[in-house]
Amino acid sequence: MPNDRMNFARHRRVTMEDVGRMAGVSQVTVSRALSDPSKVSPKTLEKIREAIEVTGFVRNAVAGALASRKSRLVSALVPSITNVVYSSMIRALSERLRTHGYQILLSETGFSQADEEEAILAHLSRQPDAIILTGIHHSMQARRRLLGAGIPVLELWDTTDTPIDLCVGFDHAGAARAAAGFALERGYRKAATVTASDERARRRRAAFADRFAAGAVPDFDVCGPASIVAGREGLARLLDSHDLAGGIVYCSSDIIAHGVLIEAQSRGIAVPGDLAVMGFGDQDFARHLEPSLTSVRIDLEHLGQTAANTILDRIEGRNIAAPVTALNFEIIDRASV
Amino acid sequence: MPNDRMNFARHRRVTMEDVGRMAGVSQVTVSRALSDPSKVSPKTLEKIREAIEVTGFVRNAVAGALASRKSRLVSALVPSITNVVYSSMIRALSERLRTHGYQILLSETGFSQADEEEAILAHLSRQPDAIILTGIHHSMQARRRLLGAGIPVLELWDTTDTPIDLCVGFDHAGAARAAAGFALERGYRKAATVTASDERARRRRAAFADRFAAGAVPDFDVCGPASIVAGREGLARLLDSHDLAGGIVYCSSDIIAHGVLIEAQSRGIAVPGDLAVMGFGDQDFARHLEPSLTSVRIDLEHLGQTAANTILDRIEGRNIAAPVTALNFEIIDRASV
DNA sequence: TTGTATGCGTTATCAA
DNA sequence: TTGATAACGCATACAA
Repeated sequence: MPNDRMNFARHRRVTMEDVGRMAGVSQVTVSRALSDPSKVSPKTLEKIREAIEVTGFVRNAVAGALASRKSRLVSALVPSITNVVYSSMIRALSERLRTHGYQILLSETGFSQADEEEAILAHLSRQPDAIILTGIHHSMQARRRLLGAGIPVLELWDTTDTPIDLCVGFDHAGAARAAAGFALERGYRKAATVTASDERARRRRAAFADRFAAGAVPDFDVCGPASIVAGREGLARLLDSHDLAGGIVYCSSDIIAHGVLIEAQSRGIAVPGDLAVMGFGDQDFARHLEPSLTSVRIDLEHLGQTAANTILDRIEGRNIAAPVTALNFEIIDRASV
Repeated sequence: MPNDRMNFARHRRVTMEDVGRMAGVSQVTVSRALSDPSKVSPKTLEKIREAIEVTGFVRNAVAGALASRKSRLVSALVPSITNVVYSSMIRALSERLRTHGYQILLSETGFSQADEEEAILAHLSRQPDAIILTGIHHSMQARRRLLGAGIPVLELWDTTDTPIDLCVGFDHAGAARAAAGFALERGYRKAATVTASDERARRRRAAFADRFAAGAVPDFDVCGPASIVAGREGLARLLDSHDLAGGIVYCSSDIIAHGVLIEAQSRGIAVPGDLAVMGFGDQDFARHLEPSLTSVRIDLEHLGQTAANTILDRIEGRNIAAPVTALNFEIIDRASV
């Protein structure tokens, strides 16, 4: 296809005006036919349908949004789109919202507040009908802008008593304490942790250590996102300086636990005989590892759906029972502990 | 925060008009100050900056898009947003586009053409400046709409001689043939495959089998997306009916290969002693498995960046050297073969 | 350097 | 059931 075949600059869009002309009605009638067909007679409806078919008309949602002050766009900001924890939530969320005619404008914020501020501004300029943020820590500037936008704001993944507006998440510290309690109950008295560079992960690690042995738990911070190699290195470094025999390693995510498992295997350390391993998140693969991984189950689908429902309730003016929803977690007892 | 505190319905937006009034200039001058500050005197620039600060003005990109007929929005459709293969490409793509002021409107199409058609329509209604699709198989209806939109269209991930407009991808069949050649060179004469339900994956599997032994290669189709459990089951089922000793298993993705590795380990099958395993994609974790996984490297970052550059060239009216770009792949020789 | 007038393609409000 | 008219908030062309 030659380059000059497409001339994008001078492209005449088909408008409702055009459709109306062809169908012998006014532009307004076309608009009505699309948004509320019951207000248009069957005969003209058919003529309009035909004209749309022939012209290949596609409604201009930009003009519609400007006129109605409703964009049917919900923006969502996540730290990372390649992290399946976030993308699973977003998938559930967007699927639910799509059935109600909303599209998602998704951006990655990295883990920095400056990036988030910039992303928030870019998103707000698109006039979304609501905005979803990951986590509960946002700069004052960001909060001000969010409040100023006058749209529903939902903080996802975490919980707080002082949400900007709405909040759907779970109690990270509580989940980690539960994990520690589980380990203690199983008789473990020695523990170590491998933690990714994520504020929530660090908070969980702190809660785990606190509950387990008032903080006397060595930690390896992977200084980066969770990965298998991070888990392998974590265990390797911990073993350099500590005797973990008969203990348990609590990991900030299943993927890190997976790395720990691989490192243990390559060193001939029996799991759970010599060392127990616990993950977090209970991703699909956790139950299919060898040994299968004990983990803390978070229902990401449910989180995403609940967030979508909450947002929809707000947008469509229904009453919100409580602005903050804390979802449950569950310890999944498998072979690695 | 009580429910009635936020009244979203009656919210007065701050406009350029307001900013101008406060700064003692007209709306147009505010517009200019934002889009081309060099055309406004430093003194008024400062007054406008201040007024923006005070009012918390956020520019309305919807109105801007309507007026200028440029949305600075690029839409992207991928089969799955939780699949790291696609999300990695999109991350690279959107990062590059963002530096040029473009945002990405991302949607999941599932693997069905009907879903894709619907998604295309929804996206086109937002008046994107370009649209990116995954793969090269699209319904006639979809192609018609795309052409009718009069914007650049880029097909990503695959290659073809007959693109709708632009295309950036790699030769799937060629990559699979190279993998088969590699296995043959290593002396393997027996092979089996485990394949995910993805059109490209099936095409690669066919090319592998064809090159390896003119098709005499047993296959397990996992009937679903790639996952560790799919790989485990794949190997298990293949072993039920075939003697694979001394052979090689070619998997449609690293994640499936990972499952095959785990199943082999749990059965006491030595890799590569009793059975060799080969993945596809060379994801991060491939080198850190035990044994490390031989795979076919696809540079997803590069794919995403190249797509972004191609789109930018088109949008900004530069000449495109060739509408189709085929990127390279590379066999990564590790311990599992 | 700044301002006026006009249009972008819809929806909302009336009136017929 | 239909249509005329006026927003919506900004960018562009042109004038001053």
